[in-house]
Amino acid sequence: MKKSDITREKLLQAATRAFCAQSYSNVTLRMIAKEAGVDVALVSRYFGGKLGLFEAMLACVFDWPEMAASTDPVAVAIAKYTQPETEDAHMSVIRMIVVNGADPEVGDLLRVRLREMLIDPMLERMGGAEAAPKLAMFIAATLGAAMVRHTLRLPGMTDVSVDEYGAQLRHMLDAALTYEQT
Amino acid sequence: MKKSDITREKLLQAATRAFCAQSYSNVTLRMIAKEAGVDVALVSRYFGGKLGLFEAMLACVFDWPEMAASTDPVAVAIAKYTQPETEDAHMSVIRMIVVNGADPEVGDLLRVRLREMLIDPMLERMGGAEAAPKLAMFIAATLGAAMVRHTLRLPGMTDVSVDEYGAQLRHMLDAALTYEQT
DNA sequence: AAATTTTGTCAACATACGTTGACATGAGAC
DNA sequence: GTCTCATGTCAACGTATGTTGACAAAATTT
Repeated sequence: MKKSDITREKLLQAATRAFCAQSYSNVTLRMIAKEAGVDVALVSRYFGGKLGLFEAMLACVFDWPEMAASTDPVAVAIAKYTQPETEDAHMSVIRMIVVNGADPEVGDLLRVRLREMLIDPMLERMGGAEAAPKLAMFIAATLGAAMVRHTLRLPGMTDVSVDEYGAQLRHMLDAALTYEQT
Repeated sequence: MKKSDITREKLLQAATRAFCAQSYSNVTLRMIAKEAGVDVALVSRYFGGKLGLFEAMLACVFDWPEMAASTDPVAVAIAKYTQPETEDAHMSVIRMIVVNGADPEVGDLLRVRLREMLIDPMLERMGGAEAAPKLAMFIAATLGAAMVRHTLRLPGMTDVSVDEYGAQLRHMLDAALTYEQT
């Protein structure tokens, strides 16, 4: 492994942490570089600029083979999202999607990559006419719960154990998956 | 009505539109002033600065007496959120909450005001030990659905009529309200 | 050992932001 | 009409951002 690849990796990991916590516009390259212990100018050298770093981070985060390849991707998601040990990691990705999806500078890019790398493969595997609304509602529940628990921090969902939160989430997800279009 | 009140009002409305579309950090005072047809400097004069304008906008948006005073506020919310004519207005508020709740500069302020003006009064009216988790899940569903439909724009929830979207939302909300803590 | 490529450092740039203060313009009171 | 206060306009400020290019240091090759 070349030395430049190490710096690239350090930058990518710092960028992932940063973009999962705050939106693209709120994150500065100097913040990322500082946390990575690397000079700011190297971002432009190795990733071609801020946008390139963001895109590299997207490709890294959305690369989730076990999800895209599963015949029942929703079950995989349920397993991951309601597992105490992996909660934080997956929820921070959710946060990243929500926060940056609303950012005018990278929103479109995020939507395109999200569909290409996760949504469309999942829909293909699930099959059936009801797949799209079910998956949409599934994601809505996952997303909303994550926002309420981690960002809004409302009573009843924040001041609760991970297990209880998992039960709440499951309840919503079951409802999403039993939906029948009228 | 004094002339300065008119300018104040124009600024407040432009700010509401802006902060409902993008986060605090992404919105610039020059954007708001331009849309209001007013000089930038007047923001600092009349609201004491950007943060003051944001706070005034919060107080305006969260002032929702019929919601806070109802004995069954959730029913009020369901009625509002699934009503085609009022969908956009209410959903833009949802968007504002999500987007700015994740902003490090105004997130805490937003959380405090949200609880003071909406959540806590609703919980008091609802009563019962199960009120908090039920309301939290209710909001999670509302929030998640709005994000998926308007921000992420996923197939199955975006390419669908307002009525069908209302049906999906209702289905999730019913699930949220029937939750029984273990 | 010398030459060459890779990798890192530093200073500067153009730009955009929020904020401030001085000044001009308007309307209402005496 | 004149004075006074409210209202609006404008230019400038300090600061922070992303990006660039020149240069130094280190590693690799010849």
